Amino acid sequence: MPPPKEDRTTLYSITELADELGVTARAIRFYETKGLLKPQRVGANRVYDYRDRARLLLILRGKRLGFTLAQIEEYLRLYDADPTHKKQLVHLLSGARRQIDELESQRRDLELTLEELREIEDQVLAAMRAAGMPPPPRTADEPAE
Amino acid sequence: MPPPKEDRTTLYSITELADELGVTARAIRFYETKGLLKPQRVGANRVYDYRDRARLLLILRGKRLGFTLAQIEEYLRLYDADPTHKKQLVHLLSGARRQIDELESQRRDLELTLEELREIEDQVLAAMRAAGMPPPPRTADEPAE
DNA sequence: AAGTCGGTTGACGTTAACGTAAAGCTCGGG
DNA sequence: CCCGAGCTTTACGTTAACGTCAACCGACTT
Repeated sequence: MPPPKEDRTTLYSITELADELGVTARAIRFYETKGLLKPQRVGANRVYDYRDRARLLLILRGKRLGFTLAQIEEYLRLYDADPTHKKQLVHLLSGARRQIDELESQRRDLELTLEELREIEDQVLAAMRAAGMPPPPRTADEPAE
Repeated sequence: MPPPKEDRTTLYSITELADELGVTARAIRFYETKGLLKPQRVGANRVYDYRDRARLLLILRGKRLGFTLAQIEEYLRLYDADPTHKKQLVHLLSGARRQIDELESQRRDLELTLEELREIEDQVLAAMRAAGMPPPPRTADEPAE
């Protein structure tokens, strides 16, 4: 079998990670100052393992969803909380449920917006047919503004 | 029949609208400077009709989805574009489709995150059962941090 | 030895999206 | 006539999330 594209043993420098995930090294360092990442050090240099990488992926996904770094930090705390620590179970549960509720509310907003956009798309297509224009294919990227 | 809670004839002052929608008057004026709203004027005072109100609702929904005001402006342009203007139909269509693609990608991110959070919730519930704790009800708001 | 490459820590700059006064109309009431 | 309520514009302050240097260091390469 071919070697796995990425296992849990390979390590990354900051620029490797930055290039791969399409962010700047500055941003990654910034997330660290915010407590979202704590990579190992070799001398002064940062070294990231697969866990750090996974966390960074979660951070970026959170950003795409429009969350602030503070909210993402909350999520990460849930994500790697210790479920054997009985004392925190109740608080942990309510935290998770709060985020679930928030995301489901956001999903409703998203569905609404999608419906409206599809309606616009349909109206435009109808208008084009009415104007005798051919229905353009899905893959049409505009000639760039 | 009882009078309709809000028809398309009633007008609003800026603070009425702000209070109703839970934003500040400053924010509403700011959106106007960004070209997202253009209310009528009576003297120097702004007066908002039901269309302005609808636009503001769209703006706020866009914000909840994490969009910038520039992105929201794009959406609003699609929203009240004139489908009889043949010249713009192609551009309009591709714009709508771009936003649809973007939102669908965001929805995938959102579903992923929701799945993970539900998994966490399940694990916590399992841990609580294993610890002999009673499963707390859905409506449990924490005693506040 | 000198240079280059990849990384480091400050420190200051920037953009978006408002918040927060400050100072000035305007209009109905006392 | 003066007042306060509600609105206006203008201007400066603030926060988040980085961007952009500058100056430095250690490991190689030439």
